[in-house]
Amino acid sequence: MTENAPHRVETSRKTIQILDALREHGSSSVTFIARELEMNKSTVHNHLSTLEAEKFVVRNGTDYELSLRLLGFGGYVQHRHPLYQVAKREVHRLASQTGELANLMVEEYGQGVYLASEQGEQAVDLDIYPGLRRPLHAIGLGKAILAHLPSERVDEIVEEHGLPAETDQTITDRAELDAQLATVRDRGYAVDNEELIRGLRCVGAPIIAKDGTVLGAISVSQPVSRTNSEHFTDEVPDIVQSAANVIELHANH
Amino acid sequence: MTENAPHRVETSRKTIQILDALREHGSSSVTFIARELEMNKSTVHNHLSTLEAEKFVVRNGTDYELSLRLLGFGGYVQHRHPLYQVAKREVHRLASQTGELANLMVEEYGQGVYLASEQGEQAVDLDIYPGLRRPLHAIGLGKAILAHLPSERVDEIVEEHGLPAETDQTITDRAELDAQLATVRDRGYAVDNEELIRGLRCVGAPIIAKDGTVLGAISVSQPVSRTNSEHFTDEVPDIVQSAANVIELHANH
DNA sequence: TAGTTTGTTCTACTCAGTAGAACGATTGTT
DNA sequence: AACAATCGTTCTACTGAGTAGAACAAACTA
Repeated sequence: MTENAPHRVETSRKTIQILDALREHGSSSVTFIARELEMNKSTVHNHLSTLEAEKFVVRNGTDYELSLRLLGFGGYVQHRHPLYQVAKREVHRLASQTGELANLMVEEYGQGVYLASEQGEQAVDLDIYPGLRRPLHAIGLGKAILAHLPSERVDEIVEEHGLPAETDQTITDRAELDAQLATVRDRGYAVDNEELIRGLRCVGAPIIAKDGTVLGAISVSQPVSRTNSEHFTDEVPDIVQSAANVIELHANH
Repeated sequence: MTENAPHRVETSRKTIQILDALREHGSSSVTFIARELEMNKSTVHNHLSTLEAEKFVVRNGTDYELSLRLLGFGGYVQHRHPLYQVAKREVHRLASQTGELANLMVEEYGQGVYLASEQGEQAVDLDIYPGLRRPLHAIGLGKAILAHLPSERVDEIVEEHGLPAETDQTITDRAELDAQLATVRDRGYAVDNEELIRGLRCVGAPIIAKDGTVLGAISVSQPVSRTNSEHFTDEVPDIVQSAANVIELHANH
């Protein structure tokens, strides 16, 4: 707390670390978290009983887990997000129209954050939920967003997060990424061929405000087995793009 | 920190108060929160910059607001909730089958917490979102749950939260509540006639585990204007109850 | 331009968070 | 059954960190 990291509350930071650990490991005991975070047992105990009194965590016998109170915060943030409000219905429609998995994403802190996720009748069952963060370069949604961010911002993001390989199809080369982003700008949508998850393909379209800034992206994800017809290469991009256009109209009043 | 409220971390509690204030008031400034919570300006500033560094809040110029990181926690809690996992699809189906608003609720800390909320094609647009808390006695969902809680637990809940009137139709009398809960147990579902919101009626059915404990409830809400036909009095309760039964089957493996 | 009100920085004080040892309670082992 | 090990919890003392208040600069108002 001397020079260049001024005025931070170390105690609150510890509480947040504990919440993070509970999220990462699920239901956990005092001792487990203490070992995990290299804190003293009594310290962790004090924090956890505070969190319990504040109803942020709930105990099951000897273990603690995150409570529904956090869902309240999350639901609130989602509910009042301006893009979610205008895009919610389109995500829903996209899922039921295609029968597949429809997602809505925005960028925050250089990462892609799912704002909504809706499964159609035959949709794959992925572990995607609102608030989940994924690297932008490895998904169709993310590339749709990156393609319309200012290039300095893309530089910053790549510098901060790199281009880690999620599968053997992930783009890991900066030049290759730039080339693909140019293609995305040309044809208006992005494609992701098993770049995040093996066996999964996505088509994502950017949602752009009238001043040219990108608000987010919307996508359809389907298993490779259902992407061989021309339905995937022709119709799906059209459907996704028109959903994006409808959202753009709503967003611009 | 002397006798009977031992080992609480006061500093973390302050951070939580600030998060609560941001949720209650939306985007707020340092001075506003300091006044609101009767804290010193510099204290609030320290906490907020810590929260910003931890990405729990985001600043818009001079104001701070809750960030999408909290959505991550909320989405995680929802996603891993055992009832949500088995009930999600039924809520979805209920919404599209009836075209109305379908909700899923559980009890926590004596309050009703929405776990899922899905709008059908013609559904009313209420400010309901996952994590929102509502008094159990004033809604169909809540009465369906209360009817199957142990009576001592109902006593506790009424004692802690009372029976506040949300509209002029809300049950405010304990004997009246007990009578209605008996009816709910008899016929298997609960009805709410504008008891939370004027103009809105709900039908809620309890979801009961094989050991008899109530896991939650599922409901359909519609505007009074669409509840005059016998469709509402006959079919809707059947549909809701069968959705509850399907969930019970999934919940019991 | 003068007067407010904002967010932020700084400093000193003291209170509260922390570590570590010790306590029962519980579990698993021999 | 008695033991050892590990759990959560309580206690105490120390000191480091959170807090309040004054002072700062920047933005806005009249």
